[in-house]
This record gives sequence, structure tokens and C-alpha cells, in this order.
Amino acid sequence: MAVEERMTFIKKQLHSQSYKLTPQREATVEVLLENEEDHLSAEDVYLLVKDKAPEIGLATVYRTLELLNELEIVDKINFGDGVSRYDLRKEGADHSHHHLVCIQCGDVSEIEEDLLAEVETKVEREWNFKIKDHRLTFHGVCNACQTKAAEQSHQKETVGQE
Amino acid sequence: MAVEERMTFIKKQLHSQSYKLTPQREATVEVLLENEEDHLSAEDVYLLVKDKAPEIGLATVYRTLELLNELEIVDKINFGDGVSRYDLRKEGADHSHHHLVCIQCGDVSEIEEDLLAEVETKVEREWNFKIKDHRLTFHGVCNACQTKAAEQSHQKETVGQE
DNA sequence: TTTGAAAACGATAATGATTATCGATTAGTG
DNA sequence: CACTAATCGATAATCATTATCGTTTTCAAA
Repeated sequence: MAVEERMTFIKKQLHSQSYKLTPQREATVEVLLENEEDHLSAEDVYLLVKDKAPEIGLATVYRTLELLNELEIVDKINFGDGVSRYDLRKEGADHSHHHLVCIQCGDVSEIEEDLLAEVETKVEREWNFKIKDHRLTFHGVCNACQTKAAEQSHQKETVGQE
Repeated sequence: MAVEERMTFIKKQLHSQSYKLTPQREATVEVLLENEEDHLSAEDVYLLVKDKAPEIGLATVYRTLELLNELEIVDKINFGDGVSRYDLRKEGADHSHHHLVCIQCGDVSEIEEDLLAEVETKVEREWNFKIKDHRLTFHGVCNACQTKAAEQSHQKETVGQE
């Protein structure tokens, strides 16, 4: 779906719940559409939105993100670094929240594939737990950092580690 | 392993890293050993420790929990409710962090079983990501709340939802 | 056992993210 | 166009966590 279309869809969503469509909300959604691959914090969004709508307040950004989260347009996620991050929901892969967090460079990448189909079935059956959503996060060392580490160990023996 | 033994083990851990064994640390570990099944927040621990050592300060509890986390004696976990929780690591099931969070009653239960063996293999192979740890959390409706909901819908039609 | 330095402590101030408040402004129905 | 609830910006308040600092304690070496 094109950006245009998705914007229209989101506007419709707002409207159908009798929320008002304000320039601030529109600008916020634009920013989210233009930065889909990042995991923006509220602060990040605030700074980006200020370019489009300099008069916007931080509180409004928080309010808008919270609203979009309730409408299930964005997902509010948490990598344990002290800030919430907000991701536009992709169509289809409705609630696939699989992340690889690198403990060396801090990079976060995303796995689209549904890894948990079997696991979910098992949990629903064995614990009689009705799953609505899930979060799966792996902490480890990303490809790039492994490569970098390998290169450096050629030059000299590994020394300090933080 | 008995509580006594585990306490001794933890003391040894501290000592081997030349950390000092203070009454405050001892009392904190005691509390953790006595409340293994709960997911205590720092505040929770603080209140419980005050019974044993009333003069302890909240900052010391935070410091101690942070230290125990670094020593890999406890795991600092995050359910997205705004507070960190601290769980004693069980022997064996070293880093199995699977949780079921009920979106109705807020209850958190734990799955001991390793659900992710296959998934981990796949991620390590396909993304060349060296996994050190993981978190898997399901959000949904627990057994008890499903039962309760079913009973209530006998009495009258479901009405409001928050 | 005494002693001295580093580690740890308690109290509390500071921080940083998020939320609540409030008077002013605006979207959108009629 | 007018009206009213929704929304806004500014900013104070909150809440968990961390930093600071002067005092106290642990523990190893004398």
C-alpha cells in the first residue's frame, strides 16, 4: 500500500471513532510513515514532527502516539532501555514482534517471519491461555559485531571487555 | 538446593569478586530466596527487606539488585508496566524467560519449559546472530479470567469493556 | 586486636521519561 | 456561522531510577 493510501486509511480510522483530525496528528502520522524502519521514541518523533509543525508540543506527541496505539495503528514496544518506542503496524504481519537486539552496538533489527506458530499453539493448548499478542526479543551479538570482533582479533589478542 | 546452600553459594559469589558481604545484602538475598515465585519490583523488595533490616535505604536495594543482576544471580526483567522486576535465577533453566501476562487481571505466570530451541537454532543460522539471552512474553487472557468471563456471560450478556 | 583504605551505606537531590492540569484554541456538526 | 466537545501548548507533577556526598562498615594486613 502506498503512503498516500495508508494515510487515508489512518484518517478514516480516526474519523470512524469520532476523533478529530488535527494538523498535529497528521504530521505525526506522516513522520511515522516516513520512518517506518526505525523504532522511534516519543522524543525522536517530537523532533521530527517539529520540522513539519514547529509549534507542536511534546505532550501532544505523547498523546497522539498513545491514541494511535489504542487504535492499533502503532505498537508501543519496549527494549528495556528506558524509553518506549512506537512502530507503525504493518499490514498482514499484524502482531509479529520479533527483535534482535545487539548487546554490543545496540542495533535493533526486526524479523518479519512468524517464528512462533507452533509455540503459540502449544501454549494455548497446554496452559489454556488465550494469546492476544506476544513479544520475542533475542539479545546477542549481531553479524556486523561478530565480523568486527573477528577482524580485530587478527591484529592483537582480545584485551578488555566492558 | 536448599535455601541455606543457595545463600552460601551467593555469598561465595560475592566474595570471589571481592564484593563485601553486608547485612543489607544478606537480607536482600534472603527476601529474594523467600519470594522466588513472585516477580518482585525494587519497591517490593525494599518493603520486605525493611522487616529484616529496618534501617535499609531504597537506594541500597537498587544497588544490591543491580549488583546481583551483574553477577547473574538475579534477572532484571521488564513486563512493560513501568517497573523493573527481579527474579532469582534458577539453577539449570539458566536463561529461560517465558512469561504469560494476563491483560485482564495482570497476573504473570512463568513457563519453565524451553520452547525456543528450534527457533533459536534457526535465528542463529539464518541471521548469523549469536544469541546470549532472550525474552518471550505472551499477552492474553489467562485460564482463570476465561473461566470467570464464561460464568458471567451465563448471568447476562456481556456489557461494557474498558 | 587494631587499623586504614576501599567499599558500602542512608538520606536525599537530581534525572529523565511520561502523565496530568488548565486555560486557550480548534475541528467539525448542525 | 455558531457552538461545544475535543484538542492543544506550556508546564507542573509524578514516578522509577540514579547520582551525590558525608558517614559508617567491612575485611585484610599489620
